[in-house]
Amino acid sequence: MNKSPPPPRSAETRDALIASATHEFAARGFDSVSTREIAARAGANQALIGYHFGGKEGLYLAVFESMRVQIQSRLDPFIAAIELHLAAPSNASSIRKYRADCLERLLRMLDAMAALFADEASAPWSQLIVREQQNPSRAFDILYEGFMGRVLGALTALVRGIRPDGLDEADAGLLVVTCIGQVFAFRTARAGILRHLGWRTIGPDQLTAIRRRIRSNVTAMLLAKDGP
Amino acid sequence: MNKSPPPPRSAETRDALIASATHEFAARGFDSVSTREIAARAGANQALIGYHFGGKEGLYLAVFESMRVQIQSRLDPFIAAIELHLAAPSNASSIRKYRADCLERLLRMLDAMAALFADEASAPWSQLIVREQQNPSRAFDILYEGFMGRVLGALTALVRGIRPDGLDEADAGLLVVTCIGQVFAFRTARAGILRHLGWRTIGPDQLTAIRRRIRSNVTAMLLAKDGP
DNA sequence: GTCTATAAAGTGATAGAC
DNA sequence: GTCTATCACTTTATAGAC
Repeated sequence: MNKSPPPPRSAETRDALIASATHEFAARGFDSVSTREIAARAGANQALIGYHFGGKEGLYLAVFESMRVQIQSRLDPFIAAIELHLAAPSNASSIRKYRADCLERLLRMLDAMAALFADEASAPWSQLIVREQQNPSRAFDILYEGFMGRVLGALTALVRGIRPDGLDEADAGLLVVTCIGQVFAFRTARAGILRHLGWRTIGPDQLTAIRRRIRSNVTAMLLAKDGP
Repeated sequence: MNKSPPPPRSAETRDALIASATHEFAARGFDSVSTREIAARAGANQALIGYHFGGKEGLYLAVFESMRVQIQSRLDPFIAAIELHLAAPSNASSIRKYRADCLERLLRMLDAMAALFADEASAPWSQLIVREQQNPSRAFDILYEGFMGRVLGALTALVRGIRPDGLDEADAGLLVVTCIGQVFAFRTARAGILRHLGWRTIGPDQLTAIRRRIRSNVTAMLLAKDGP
């Protein structure tokens, strides 16, 4: 005789709960979602949230931890390349070439961010990032220490590489956040932007237009000689 | 003999409930706040929310309606001046002067927005605007039709005035939202930005630095001749 | 208009059977 | 591991006294 039939799988349940919670928390926020809804969407039992994650809050943190792992693995090669490039500027044949190179790396990173924040397809992650910035909890630390800080640091270093004139650390940081802000807006102000532009959604065509505009903006911002 | 002492005032209670709800909804979101908390902070009774607004949702809409009235009254003179200026470009002594004038008006508007979104003092309104863009409800229509649409329209017209070269309506719209996005970020990505810049808060000094940076950026973006 | 009291439905957590 | 059942609590809305 064989043992009793109840299906004893653990990892699958955990993953299903995290996937379900990612979607729900992103779309509606922590308090607006009940553990019953999350369990139902995952095809699991409500009591399993307690068993696997210790409770609703534990599940919330698990969602961010899972997200951090995935984003970090995609981002690490990019950041490592930038850090390497900055560490060895001697590779460039000339200063002029080096600066153009820094700029192109910055633009590529913003292209990638546009895919994350503007594109409808990757909504959950960007929504979670936005929500967590509005009401930072322990989950925000996971994001910042996981990848956000390193990205900001790398981009700031690139900006200083592009603008060797007197651009202090603080202003370089501001330049970076205003660059990213342009991309970020397509997530945080999406409703207003779609309405203003008469778009129904942000699909491939719209994403291309956004990227062209941001490339143009950022290039102008960085190559401008500002001053009084 | 006089009548019974219970204080029969209505407008004060209404206003106190709206003020309390504005603060709470902005800080924590619709679902995370209970009607009891709102009433307590207003020094009113929980049942009065039903009496005055028909329920929690009615109070939420009343918050946005109150906000629309206040923002609109502050904004209307600015927008009217812009529309007038655009309608009568003959005032300008030269095309060059006219364009510089448009740019300055745009920059002033962004300055005002920086005060709204960056400055900690005016947090509730900007928080409500952000939250409502994440999950648009009927309240978003109040905002968009109340002032957001007109502001975006006026700024887009200004941008086209600054750039008489072939800049189509769609790209002018994108230019505007990327300008505003730079300001908006200081609310929507505040947690990450403060951490990156090593700021504790956004006070007068920080606001000045932000405005200088954005003026510089936007000027470069708009005066650049882009394109291959 | 404002109050108290409460109804009706929901919440997260958990004990205990299997 | 997964389930059912339930506890203890909170939620919004509302009936009815004043």
